[in-house]
Amino acid sequence: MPRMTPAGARLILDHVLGDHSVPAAAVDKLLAALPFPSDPTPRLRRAVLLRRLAADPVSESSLDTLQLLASLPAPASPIAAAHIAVAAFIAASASDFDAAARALFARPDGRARLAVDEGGSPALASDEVIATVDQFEAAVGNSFSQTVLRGLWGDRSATEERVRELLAAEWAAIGPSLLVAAAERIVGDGAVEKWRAADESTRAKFCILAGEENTREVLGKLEEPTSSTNPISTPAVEKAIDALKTSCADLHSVVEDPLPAAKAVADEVLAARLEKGVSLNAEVRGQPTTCGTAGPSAPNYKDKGPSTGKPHNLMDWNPTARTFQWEESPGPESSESSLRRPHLPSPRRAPVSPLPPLENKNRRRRARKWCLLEEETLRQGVEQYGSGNWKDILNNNPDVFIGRTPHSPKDSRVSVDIYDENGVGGGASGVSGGLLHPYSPKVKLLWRGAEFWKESMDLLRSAEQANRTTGSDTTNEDDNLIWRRGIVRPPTTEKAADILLESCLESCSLQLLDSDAAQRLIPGLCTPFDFAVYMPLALNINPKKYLQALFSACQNLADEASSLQSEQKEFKLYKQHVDNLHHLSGNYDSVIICLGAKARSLPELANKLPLRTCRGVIAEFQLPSNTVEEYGSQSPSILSDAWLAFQGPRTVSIGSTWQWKSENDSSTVSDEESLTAMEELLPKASGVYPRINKWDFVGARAGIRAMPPLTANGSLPLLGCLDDFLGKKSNCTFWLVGGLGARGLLYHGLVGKLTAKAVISCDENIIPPEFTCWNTIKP
DNA sequence: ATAGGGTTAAAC
DNA sequence: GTTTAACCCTAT
Repeated sequence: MPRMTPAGARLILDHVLGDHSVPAAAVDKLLAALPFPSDPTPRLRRAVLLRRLAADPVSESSLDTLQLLASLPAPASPIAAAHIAVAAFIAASASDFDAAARALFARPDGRARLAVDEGGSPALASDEVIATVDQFEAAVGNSFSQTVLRGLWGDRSATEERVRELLAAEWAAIGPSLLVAAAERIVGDGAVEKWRAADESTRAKFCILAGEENTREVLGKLEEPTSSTNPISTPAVEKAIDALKTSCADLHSVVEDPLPAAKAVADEVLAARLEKGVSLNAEVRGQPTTCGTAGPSAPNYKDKGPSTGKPHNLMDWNPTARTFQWEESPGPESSESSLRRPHLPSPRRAPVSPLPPLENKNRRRRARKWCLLEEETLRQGVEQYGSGNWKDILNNNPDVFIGRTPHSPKDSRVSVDIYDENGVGGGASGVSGGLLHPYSPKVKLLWRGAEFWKESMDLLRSAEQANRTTGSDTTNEDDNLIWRRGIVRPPTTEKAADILLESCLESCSLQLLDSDAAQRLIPGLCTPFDFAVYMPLALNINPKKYLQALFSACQNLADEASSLQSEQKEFKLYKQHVDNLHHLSGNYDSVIICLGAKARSLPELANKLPLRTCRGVIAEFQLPSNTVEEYGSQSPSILSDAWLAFQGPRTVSIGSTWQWKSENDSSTVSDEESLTAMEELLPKASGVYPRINKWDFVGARAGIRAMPPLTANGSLPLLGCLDDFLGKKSNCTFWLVGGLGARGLLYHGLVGKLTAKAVISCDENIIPPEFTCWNTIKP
């Protein structure tokens, strides 16, 4: 039996695999029977990828398939959504989120990031996709972000749905096969010209392909002198297509028995011409001998068509071909066999490059409540970037605003129930932009977007004012004003406030002042809405002196202990460089890591701690020498929007600015940076202490602080034992004291005491879980 | 691109 | 049944 030529196989595969209705089982058999072409057509490539994707929609390898698909010309538009969904699912469902997310999304080599970035496929990229990639990257080591991302992307069936949507769009846009395109040329518009130009053997093949009826029609027009100006009637073309469908159905029957040589060669010749894009008639005319190779198998049709009465199809002249049942097990509709047979898609119904038919317009995203962290970060963002710059705020907090669009903050409306029907002190009715909720049974105000913070603050103040002036102290404030939800709330929860208070009591260097005491002590103090005043002793101390003091303290403690007990105690201060934790493990029972932002420089901890770095600039001011009036003798410091740490009666340090993700750990500050810092700090400082304008700026310095994640309990330091975290490898137990952020002065006493107790008793549970929960592996 | 008005429908 | 995030449309 003559063998199938590669070009013939190429044409058949192009046609059959690109037909979505041909089932996978049949395709498998066809692929097994035919040699796969070394130069598959774009349609064939696409079809193979689509079938591979359909068989395995959500996996590592489907990610490859999607990326390959994106590299083909004109991928369907849902591909970006499908690609990011698969990549995100892989990370979100991985047992080791950090490793998976890093491999996929981290700069510069993350697999999905590469595909989506500058050098990757434009079809896979969009602002939303980039945002998601950034979110995953930022979520490494951040359990909050991971939880949100798992909820958003961890659903396999939803991911599969995205892939199915892509498949549907791709199949709809795949366009006609080469065979169909050829058929269209033979019986479609301009057919008459082609037939006229064709030589005899070519025309014979046209007769076969077009079928008897169409042949008669085309030939009839050929004979009319004016026929060339009249297009072939549409019904005629439709009939031709129908005839071709029948023929192609038979063509599909080559599954087990390769197509006979005659047919193959005929197709091959035809395809070769079409493939080159060269005018069919010109080439065929130029090479009549090539057509001759098909001669033996081609019946000697006359121009008038075959002599048999029934319409011809390819089966008629190939007795060796066998039909093949596509469906192994007939389905319910199998009685309608013609529907289930492979059919030729009409080129008219499947245009080559249509717009994707179903854009996921109607799919609403799952509603997710704004959590405290998002609200707090949004509030900070408004401070930092200004209200309205939602895009900046979102883009700079990818680990917090997950699945939010730049519209969402402005769309987020906050309701406040005012139980007092008259409004609260007139403040409520005076608020602009309020809307009446259609369902509301009582007075209700809704705010949204930009002005919420200011307005809600004003409202709260006026409510308090009203309360004070009317002297209605006896009434419960909560009866008048209930904040159901919103940004206006204590900066930390009650629990966190307790911890803070405890911290202050533990830290001998701190002292909290109440509002009245502060006003008495601080000349010109404007009472802010909430503030704390503390007296730091350790601030601004030269690090070398600090270490010296620490050493002396240890010495004193040792001496004291030795004199009280018979046993001799020894304390030693080593100053040495440590490359990694392993370095220390042999010599100690326990090691407490207190490296601040530098904790990340340890290889064992790099990228594992949920810390965000933030550069801060601190400015120092002094009273001019000619100023007589000094700051109060007790020099209380002020903790407010900015903090003012007074160092005696004539010197103050003011901090701090917030430059997130800064890599600049230099303590020196350029003139430009200090100017910017001043513009940021002075308004805040003068907000509580207007007299600051009488002080002179004398210099600025900066540092990197390591900020812990903001939790429902506020920003709490990261404490606890690292054994589980590191995977215990030695007898030495490592402990962490980190993430104190700017509140080190508040927390150091408490966290030092707690950690010391825990280390000595080898019991992490001595430390409150609020401090250690960052370390627990969440399911 | 954001604001501002309003509606829809999911979640509670 | 209410509440509220998401969505829609239009003006600037």
